[in-house]
Amino acid sequence: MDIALATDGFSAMGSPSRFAVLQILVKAGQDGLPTGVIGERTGIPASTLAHHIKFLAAADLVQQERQGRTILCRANFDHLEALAGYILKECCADQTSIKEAAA
Amino acid sequence: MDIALATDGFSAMGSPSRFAVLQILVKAGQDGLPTGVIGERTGIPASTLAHHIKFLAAADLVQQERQGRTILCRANFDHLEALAGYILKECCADQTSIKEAAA
DNA sequence: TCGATATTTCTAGTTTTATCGAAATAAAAG
DNA sequence: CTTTTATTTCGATAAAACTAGAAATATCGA
Repeated sequence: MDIALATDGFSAMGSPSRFAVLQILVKAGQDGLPTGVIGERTGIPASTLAHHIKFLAAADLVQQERQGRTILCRANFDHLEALAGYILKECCADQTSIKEAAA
Repeated sequence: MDIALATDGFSAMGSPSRFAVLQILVKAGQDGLPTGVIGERTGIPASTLAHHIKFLAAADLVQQERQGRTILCRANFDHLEALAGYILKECCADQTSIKEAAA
C-alpha cells in the first residue's frame, strides 16, 4: 500500500456526500447500484454526484461498469479492507517498552 | 459513531502531511511524541505543523497534553480503531442474495 | 431517425484548505 | 527579570474542492 494511495482513499472518504455514497454501495454489496439510484437515495444532483463518484473511482474505492443506459457502481471491498487495516498497521512499532526503557 | 465524526476523521487522514504525522504517532504508541520531534522527523515547518496537529486533534485522532515547555502528542487509538471498523461496518446489509432474488 | 432516459463534461461561483513567515504566548533556565 | 526554547496564533496568498445548471454524450425504444 502506497502512502499516496492511502491518503487518496481517506481523502475520498472524508467528504460527507461521498461517504454517504460509499456507505450505500458498501451496504449494497457485490450487486452494486446504478448511479441514478444513488442519486435518488442521497438527493445529490446528477452533476455533483458524477463528480463525487469520479473522485471515489480515482481513489479506487468504487468501480463503474456500463450496463446499457445505466452505469453500475460497486464498492471495491478489497481496497476498502486494505485501507481499514492500514490505519493501525504499524501500531507501536517504535514504542519504547517500559522494560526496554528501564534497561 | 456519528457520520460527521467519521468524515472528519477520514478527512483529517486524507492529507499526506497529516497522515505522515499520524503514522509517526501510531508507531510511537502510548508514549506519544512532542511536537518538536514530529517536526524534525517530517520536516514540516512549525506553523504548518501546528495547523495540521490542530486539525488532527479537532477530529479526535490525536490528543495534546502540555508537559512543561513541550506538548506531548498521542494518537487516539480507540477512535482510530473505531474508524477502521466503521468503513465496512454495514457491509452488504442491503445485498439481495442470489437465493433471495431467485425466490 | 427521433425522442426519451441515464450519465458525464463543461463552466463558473463560492467556500475550504494548505502553506509558512512573523509576531505572540508559555514555561523553564540563568 | 531577561533570555532561551517550544509551540501557537495571525495574516496573507495560492491552490484545491464543492456545488450545480447547462450542454454534450451514450443507449435504448418506437
